[in-house]
Amino acid sequence: MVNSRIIKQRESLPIFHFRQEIIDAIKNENLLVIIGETGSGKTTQIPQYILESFEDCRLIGVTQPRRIAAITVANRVSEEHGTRLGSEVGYCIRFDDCTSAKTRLKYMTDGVLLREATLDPKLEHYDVIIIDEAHERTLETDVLFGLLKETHRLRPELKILVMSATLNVEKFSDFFNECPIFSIPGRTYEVAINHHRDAKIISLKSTYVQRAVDTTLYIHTHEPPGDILVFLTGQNEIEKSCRDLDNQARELNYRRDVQYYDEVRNLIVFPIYASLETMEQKAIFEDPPEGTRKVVFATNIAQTSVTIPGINGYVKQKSYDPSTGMDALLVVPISQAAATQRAGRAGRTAPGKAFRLYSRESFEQLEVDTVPEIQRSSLLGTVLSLKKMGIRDILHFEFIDPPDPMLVKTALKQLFLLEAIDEQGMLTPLGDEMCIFPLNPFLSRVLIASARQFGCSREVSTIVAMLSVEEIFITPRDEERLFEADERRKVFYHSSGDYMTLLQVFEGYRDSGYDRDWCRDRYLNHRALSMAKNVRDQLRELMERHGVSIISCRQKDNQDGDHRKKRSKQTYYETRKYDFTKILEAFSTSYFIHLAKRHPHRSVFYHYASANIHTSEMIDSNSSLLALHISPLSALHPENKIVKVDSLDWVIYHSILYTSKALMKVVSKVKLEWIEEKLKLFKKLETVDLGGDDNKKDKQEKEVDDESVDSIGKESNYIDEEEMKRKKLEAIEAARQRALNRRSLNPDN
DNA sequence: GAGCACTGC
Repeated sequence: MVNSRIIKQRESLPIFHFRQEIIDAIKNENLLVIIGETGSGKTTQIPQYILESFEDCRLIGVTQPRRIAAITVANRVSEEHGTRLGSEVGYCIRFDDCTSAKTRLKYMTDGVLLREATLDPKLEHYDVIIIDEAHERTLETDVLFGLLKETHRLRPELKILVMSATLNVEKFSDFFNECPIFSIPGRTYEVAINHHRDAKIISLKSTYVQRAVDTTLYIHTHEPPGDILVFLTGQNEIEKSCRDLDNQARELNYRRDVQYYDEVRNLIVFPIYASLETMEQKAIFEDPPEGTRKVVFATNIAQTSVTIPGINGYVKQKSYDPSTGMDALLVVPISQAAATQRAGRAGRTAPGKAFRLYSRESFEQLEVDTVPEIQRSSLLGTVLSLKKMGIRDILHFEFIDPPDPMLVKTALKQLFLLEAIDEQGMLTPLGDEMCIFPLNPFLSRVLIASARQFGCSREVSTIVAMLSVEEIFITPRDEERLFEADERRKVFYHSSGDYMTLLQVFEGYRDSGYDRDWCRDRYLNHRALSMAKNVRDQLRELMERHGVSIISCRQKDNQDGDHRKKRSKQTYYETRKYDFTKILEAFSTSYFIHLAKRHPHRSVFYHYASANIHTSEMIDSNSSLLALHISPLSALHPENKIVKVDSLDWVIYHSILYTSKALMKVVSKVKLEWIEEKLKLFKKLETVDLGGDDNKKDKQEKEVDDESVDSIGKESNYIDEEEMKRKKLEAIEAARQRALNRRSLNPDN
């Protein structure tokens, strides 16, 4: 069944020369690190070698950071293995389990294995676990490392392989009891790297978009044929660069301006970023006409996820990478490792060149490695999972790179506020139930409350699904369509705010028969909505299976036919009568943590008690660090005139987006009386020990922070507009600095 | 009053 062509292909891979050595190493060692460059064939071949030479091996699990990788690799391997996908070789990702009782080799996302480990920490079904692409250091892989070390103690016979592309793998080996490292020589092409003569990375901040375009044009006019890939940080920059380059390239006189005008006669520019329509994403894979140079402006998506064929010649290298703090998305310099990886994209199919917009000196000053995700994420869900697995002392859990204890403590405190853990830090029955759902714990809590207390879990499961997917509303780039999108969106706005708005969007989508064109006409992201439908279905299935009842708060007096007729009116959607108070009360059970109060005379809001929940002083003094604004996409934004600003006293928000100011995304009007009781939990926080260290240090840090705090109570603070503006900027900068500082914290000190 | 990199259960 396996034809000779496939056998030849497999034998021509560089890794094939080491087949027997690899098999021997795996036979002899139960902990092993394997290092091999992308393209060495380790992901597809090593699991097959094991399958072929360990006959009594029941099941091999191989993790990948991305869904698409798990699917494509499993496809490839099942073909090489000569079996149907899903029989002996299969894959398992969320919403798509393509395995069977026969499956012996299972590719999966690291998140899937992590969830399996939550239910069975010993991973009894498996004889071999392979953590692939370990160098990417996703949050999930890092947690798996800690768990697997424990599993190794419980089940020393389980074979654990860590596969990585980085040269810096001693860390993995050291972590796993100084286990041996097996190195596979790679096959990549030479990449010549050009640095800018003197540009400091720090000085690029404001000008790098312009410089990127200039450099691209220079390369186009001075270098031989070959495509160009440019790394930028976001959608805005990419769209602007595309426009600018396109305009400038139009003015070129090829015979006069372009050195290789015989071979380079035209230029075609593409953007690529994740939120781009799938069709537009595909465009970059097409071959350009003869003599046309292809330029792609990309986000990080091109660094790891997408290999663009034909980008084999000339690559320009960009200098910034976004990185998240707790809530904020920050633009920060990339690490040396990431810069090298980016440059490596130029050598995938032929020799290439990389142009860095910064000097060699600047390169050497960059952080050597990217800070692992676990040290710059909210650990709320992670800590809940670990608690569920019975790990009590989270602060001393064996992480390969321990997160800042502050992150762990914050997570514990939030879990206490959500009533998922008790005063001793033990998982409560409610916390145990929250683990049923693959959701952020805030949303799990809301979903359970909507079923148990408020009788609206049918609607809440829909809203929760909508909140679990990417941005629903599309914002076009050109002004005319932007205006149109703003207008179309208004149909969905609900006077109580955005949770209800999201429900109305989904119901419209459902009524359309889940129609793609319906979405396009209304500037709604079809990919996001269809994902939301998937998530909603999965949630309801889990609810049914675990006895969480699905109850609707829809009032029955309204017949479907009635509001169909009113479709053209702006008020159409609000004719559906829900007892939406119930829905908002359900959301308040978690989001009282994100309660904000409006300034008495302005349309800005202040955290009541969210960002700094490690002290409750701010509740008493009614003060906060940051002025919060309502996002322009929100139904409650003053310009939308859905609701009068002075009728908004208290709101809850879903998340904060830091731009030039702090924006609240997904905002809803609430009544304080729904929340007052819950606020007492903040008081209680002060008296409990959840397993964190002493709070002394935090208190000191807090006092320093508080010097820039505004107090809502003191009217005089708001008189000087300039002063306000300055303080606002300072507060944003302070939040930014705190997030940046976490990057360099050494938890051992 | 003007927008968020990328994953994943």
